[in-house]
Amino acid sequence: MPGRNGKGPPWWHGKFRSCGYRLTIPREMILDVLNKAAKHLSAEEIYLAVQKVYSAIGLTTIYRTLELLVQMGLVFKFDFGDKRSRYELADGPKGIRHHYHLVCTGCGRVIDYTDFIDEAKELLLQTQKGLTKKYNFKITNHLIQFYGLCEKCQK
Amino acid sequence: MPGRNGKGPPWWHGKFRSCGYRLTIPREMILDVLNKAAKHLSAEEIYLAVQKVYSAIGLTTIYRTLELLVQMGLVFKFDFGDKRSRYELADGPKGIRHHYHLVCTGCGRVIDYTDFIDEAKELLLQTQKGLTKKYNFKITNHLIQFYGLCEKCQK
DNA sequence: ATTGGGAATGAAAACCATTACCATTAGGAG
DNA sequence: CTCCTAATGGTAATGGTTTTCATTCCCAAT
Ligand SMILES: [Mn+2]
Ligand SMILES: [Mn+2]
Ligand SMILES: [Zn+2]
Ligand SMILES: [Zn+2]
Repeated sequence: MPGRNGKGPPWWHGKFRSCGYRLTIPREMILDVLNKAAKHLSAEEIYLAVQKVYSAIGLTTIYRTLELLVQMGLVFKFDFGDKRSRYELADGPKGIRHHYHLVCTGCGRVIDYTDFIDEAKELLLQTQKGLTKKYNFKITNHLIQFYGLCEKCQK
Repeated sequence: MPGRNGKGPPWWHGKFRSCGYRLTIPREMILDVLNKAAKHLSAEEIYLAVQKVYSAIGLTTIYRTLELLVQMGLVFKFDFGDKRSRYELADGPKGIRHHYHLVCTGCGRVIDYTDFIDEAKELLLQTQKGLTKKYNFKITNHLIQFYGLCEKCQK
C-alpha cells in the first residue's frame, strides 16, 4: 500500500498524472491534510492547517484544488447545514470504508456510520438500475443522510 | 378535502393556529405560490411570483416565512447544487406523494421519482431503528438523492 | 541541465444568497 | 374598537465562494 503510511509516491499520484494534472506543493499539502484529518473539514480549516507548514498558501488555491479533487472523485463535498461546505477524502481503492452520515440538527455534530451498508447497497443497486432504465439517467453517485437529535440535544 | 381545490379555509390554517402563529397575507401568498408551483422554487422565484399579485412583499419576508414553514414541517428545503436553496410544499396528510430526487450534474435538471419508495421505506425504517439504538440518536428526517447525467447530458 | 510555454498560484476585489437591524404596520384576543 | 405585540419590508451588512490578473513554476521537449 504505497504512500499509505510510509515512503513511495502516494497512491493519488497516478490518478493525477493520468488526468494530465500537475503535481504541485499546494495540491500535495491539501491532500495530506485531508488524509490525516480526523473529521470533515471546511475550506478554511484546510487553509489554516496547510498554512501552518506552508505559509504561502492562498485560500483561493484551497477552493480551486478542492473543486478539482471533487471533480476527480478523490474527495467528497458535503453540506451538513452549517453554511459552509465540508470535505472528506474519498479513500482510494484500498481503504474502502464507505459510510453515511448522521447529522444532529441541534448541535451540528456529525456521526459516520457504516451500519446497514450492505442492505443499503442492495437496495441502491436495484433502485439505480430501475431509475437508469426508466429515465435513461446515468447515475454516478448518491447521497444519504439522516437528521435528528443526538443524545445531549434530546434533553 | 377543504381548501384543496375549492372554497373553505386551506388545510394549513389549523396548523398555523395551533402553533400560535398569525395568518397574514404574505404567508398565505407564499403558501399559495408553493402550492401551485410545478417545480422546486428558489426564494427569489417565490418572491417574484408573489410580487406579481402583491407588490408590497419583501424578500426578507420570503426568507423568514420559508424558514418558519420548514420548521413547521409544511415545506422541505433542498440543495441541488445550484448555489441557492430550493423549496417544495410537503403536501399535507392527504396528498401523500412522498418522493426523492434525481439530480443531473450536467444541466441541473431535477426529476422527482416515486419508484422503489416502499422498499426504501422498509430499509430506512430498519436503519433508523438500528441507528437510534446504537447511537441513541432520535432521527426525525432523512435525505436521499441520486446524482448523474440525464439523457441529453450523456452525449 | 536548460528552457519555453501553458498550467497553477495568490492577493485583492467582486459576487451574491442570506441575515441583521430597526422603524412601521397590522393580526386578532379581549 | 383598542391595544399589544408579532410580523413586515427597506436597507445595510455578512461571509462563504468565485473572479480577475499579474506572477510563478511544473515538466516535456530540447
Ligand atoms: Mn464522513
Ligand atoms: Mn421534488
Ligand atoms: Zn446534538
Ligand atoms: Zn442534464
